[in-house]
Amino acid sequence: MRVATWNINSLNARLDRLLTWLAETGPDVVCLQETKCAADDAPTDALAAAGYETAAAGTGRWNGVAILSRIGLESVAVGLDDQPEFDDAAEPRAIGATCGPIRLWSVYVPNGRDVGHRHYRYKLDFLAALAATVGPGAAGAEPFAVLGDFNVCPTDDDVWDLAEWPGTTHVTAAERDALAEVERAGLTDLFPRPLKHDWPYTFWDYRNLDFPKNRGMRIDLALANPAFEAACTDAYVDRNARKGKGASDHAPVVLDLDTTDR
DNA sequence: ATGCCGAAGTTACTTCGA
Repeated sequence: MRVATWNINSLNARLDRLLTWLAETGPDVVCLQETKCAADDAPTDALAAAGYETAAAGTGRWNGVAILSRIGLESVAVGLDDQPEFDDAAEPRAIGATCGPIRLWSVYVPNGRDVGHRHYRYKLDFLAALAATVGPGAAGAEPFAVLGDFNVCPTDDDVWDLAEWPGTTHVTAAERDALAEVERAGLTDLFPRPLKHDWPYTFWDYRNLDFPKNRGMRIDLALANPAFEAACTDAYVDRNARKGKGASDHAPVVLDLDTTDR
């Protein structure tokens, strides 16, 4: 089976591209982030026509997460245990579901904005809540993974030029420690292969020719428990989906699994 | 070639993203 995660930067604005990509790539399950639409405005009919059920959480303007599946979509959970709020609102940044033999979370970790900003504290608190929420699933015998836009570069190699990010978010020790705490729940970062160049970046800013110049960051991750990792036969970043007019600024991460013994 | 930012709500401009 094939699983993917993609920060799509508006589900409705990207719908035609998504449908084309689904037909070409054939994932069984897709975790989406930054859907930027209310749950009621999700294009569920068009996705159903393409063979996918949709579970979505969103409020309309920013954020928003969803899971698409053509192999079943059950036990949907919205939000983390004790998820922190921002401006007194519980933002739609996490949704979980069981799809066939696997359980997944699609997460959109807060950006953080600037070190010391209250959004940065919110980001660290969100990652702590994520670690606590996924602990039982990570420790279970069934394949389990947390996929999404973590807004953290796990290592210095995961940003095209660290010197371009002096004292900024995404690369601080505190953020990496908070990400490591999620992994300490029993999850491994499934490192994907790039389709071109030497590093699997997943995000390139729209500005400054960053994509053609390959000035990217690896911030979209798939964290898997041992059963999921054992089933994984391939992982790659589909940078082709970042090309052309009307692309998201993120590329999908695609994972292939062999679950025939389950 | 992959090409100089894009989306959405608050419909002219602001806010957000990383």
